[in-house]
Amino acid sequence: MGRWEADAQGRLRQAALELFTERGYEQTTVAEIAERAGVTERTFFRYFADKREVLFDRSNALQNAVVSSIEAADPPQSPLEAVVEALASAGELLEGGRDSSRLRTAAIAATPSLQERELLKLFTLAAAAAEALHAKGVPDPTARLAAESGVSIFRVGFERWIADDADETLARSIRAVFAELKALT
Amino acid sequence: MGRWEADAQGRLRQAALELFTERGYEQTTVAEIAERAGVTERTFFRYFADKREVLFDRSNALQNAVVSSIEAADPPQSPLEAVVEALASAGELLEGGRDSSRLRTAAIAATPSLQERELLKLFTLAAAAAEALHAKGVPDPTARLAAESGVSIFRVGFERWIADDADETLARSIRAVFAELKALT
DNA sequence: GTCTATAGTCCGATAGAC
DNA sequence: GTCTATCGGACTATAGAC
Repeated sequence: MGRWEADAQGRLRQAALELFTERGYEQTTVAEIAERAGVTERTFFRYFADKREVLFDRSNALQNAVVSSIEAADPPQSPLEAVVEALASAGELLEGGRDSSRLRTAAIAATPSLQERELLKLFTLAAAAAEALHAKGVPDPTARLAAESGVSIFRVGFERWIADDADETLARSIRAVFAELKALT
Repeated sequence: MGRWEADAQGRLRQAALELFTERGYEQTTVAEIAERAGVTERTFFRYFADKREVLFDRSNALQNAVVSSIEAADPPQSPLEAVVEALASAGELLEGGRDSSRLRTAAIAATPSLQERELLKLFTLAAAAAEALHAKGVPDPTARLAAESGVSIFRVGFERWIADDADETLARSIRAVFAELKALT
């Protein structure tokens, strides 16, 4: 549309992931990201509240999908099953992007301040899932612990999916971790 | 001893907690904390890696106590029981400081960047607990999920202890949440 | 102990779409 | 004219380098 190239936000996201991969998060300045995306530093901060957020702005979509899925779930399931199933199906949002998920995960693993942001996003996701369970009549602290356990299972399943060579899907990895856990307890 | 007042680190911790309570974390500069503690800004960064860390440097002691406790635990317990028991007994390090725990918790709850740091500390604690379980023969992902569930229980128990008016101990709050959960599942 | 780079904020200006 | 996206420059505090 007109004077500027479209999708400045998407270009910033892409430029950031490339630069973080090439030279590391801390060795990359916001000015460099903006330059590669063809905008100014000021524009970067219009789209992202801070430098870290450029890697995390999709978490909100994931959270919305999880909450909707829990709300729509059939009651007979256990709370933990409902959360795990919601995470597995919402994870489809990430399918297809396994390569960029790998780059993103590598950048986060290498940088403590990015780990912090990731944990906050996952904690917020767990809190939203707990709230959705609560609205369906699951009492506290069961709702919270089911939500946090579900997110732990998601995290382990995600790591395995990333590490896996074969064409395993994220949803199947998550369900496999859950099944493994049930078998052991 | 001698030329300087003793325990500059403790004075910095105390000054920071006071200032964060009085005017909020973001409205407090490191220079102001250092001034109230009677040292220079430079000295602050000698003791704490960054501004946030002034509220978190005791987490390491807690982590060490938890790991030791898991290592010493009797094998017949379930992994989750071992983790919960380790957290409940290590929590004695925090008993007695319920008032400052309240101030600290309020500051963290009001400030996203402090929440991030807290989550990283708890995640690191969970990873260390998982490693200790692993060393005792508990396989992954059971060890990790037991550790993360235990930390979730700790968190809920800690919140209740903080909110409680009566003279409940932290250890008892944690065990109560665990018992409540077992009864419900 | 000083000096400097970078993150992040604030106010305002400008260019185009409608 | 209004609305939205971009840009410019000055400014403070954190944090690390020298």
